[in-house]
Amino acid sequence: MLRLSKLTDYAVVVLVRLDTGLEVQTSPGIAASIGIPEPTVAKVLKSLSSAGLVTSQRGARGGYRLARVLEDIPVGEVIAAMDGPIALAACVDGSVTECESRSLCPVRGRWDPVNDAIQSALSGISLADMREAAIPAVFRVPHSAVLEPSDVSR
Amino acid sequence: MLRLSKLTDYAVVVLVRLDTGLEVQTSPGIAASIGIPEPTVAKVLKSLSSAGLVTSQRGARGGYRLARVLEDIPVGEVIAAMDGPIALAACVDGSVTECESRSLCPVRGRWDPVNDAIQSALSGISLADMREAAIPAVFRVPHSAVLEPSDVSR
DNA sequence: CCAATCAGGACTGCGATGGTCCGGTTATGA
DNA sequence: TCATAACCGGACCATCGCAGTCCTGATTGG
Repeated sequence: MLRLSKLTDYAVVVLVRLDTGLEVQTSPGIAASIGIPEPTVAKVLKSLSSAGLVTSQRGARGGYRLARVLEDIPVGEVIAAMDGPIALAACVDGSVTECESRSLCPVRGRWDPVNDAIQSALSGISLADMREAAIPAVFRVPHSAVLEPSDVSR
Repeated sequence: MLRLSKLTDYAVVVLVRLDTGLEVQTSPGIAASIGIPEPTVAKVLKSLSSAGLVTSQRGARGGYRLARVLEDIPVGEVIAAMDGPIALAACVDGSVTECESRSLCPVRGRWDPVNDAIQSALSGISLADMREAAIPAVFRVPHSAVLEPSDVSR
């Protein structure tokens, strides 16, 4: 079903969450505000950082900040940052070389047009678009709130 | 990396292979001609059959036949037949109900525009398009050939 | 100097996937 | 009528990647 990794899903949440007026936000703080365990959020942020989607500030009072505004971040780039380059492929087994029996693998290159189509589709949707698509406004809180032990209404 | 299941890849190969003038082709025959183990090919064909992409004829001299011409089979349909409905999703964990803490999951519905975009991208590419994209003509043999124990040139 | 924070790994458990096999059913043809 | 060829629909198991956690540095501010 074209599974999307959970981490990628988190990444979108984190990035949208980072889109506030605040200067920097710490990994634990973000984790608390969106209700995802801190180590996991940290992992996501590290990936996003090395992909250049967020900038980091080390040391005390450090944290993360969006490298660009959400409008300029296509969702494809987030997926690429988390799941590696976007490519529907099967031949990509273990060997970096090529399919063991290349002559028997008449698939090589066959998925290219499909990949291109998906690539361009994903380039046309920004995180800002995804932010709008969220359901209620429960999420668009400025900073605190959320993270109630009691289940919020519905 | 948006992994595509290997079975889906095989499915495309099998379907393209099925596009000959022959009436029906048997599962063992197809397996031999494309160099994929027979049980696996059988599995693929079963899925394709129940998805309505191929029709089957039981009994001796039975086999499989394309339900439509390749031009009328969008690749998205093949993926759906093998991997289930196309949907980038993460919330789809175990529970069929909904995310355990729906209030804390501000992602629900967020990926919808992305899914739609991918869906339409995949609808626009037919298997006939993918057949053209294959590399050499090694594959476009009429029936026999291929399946040499010795490695074919390169 | 100490505390807070990011960086970059290693490590582990679970689940999905790839692949195989088996008993049953249907149809052909001798 | 019977043997055979083929599909049907499961169950079954090993492997691999992913989610999630943790630990040890490096860096910065107070």
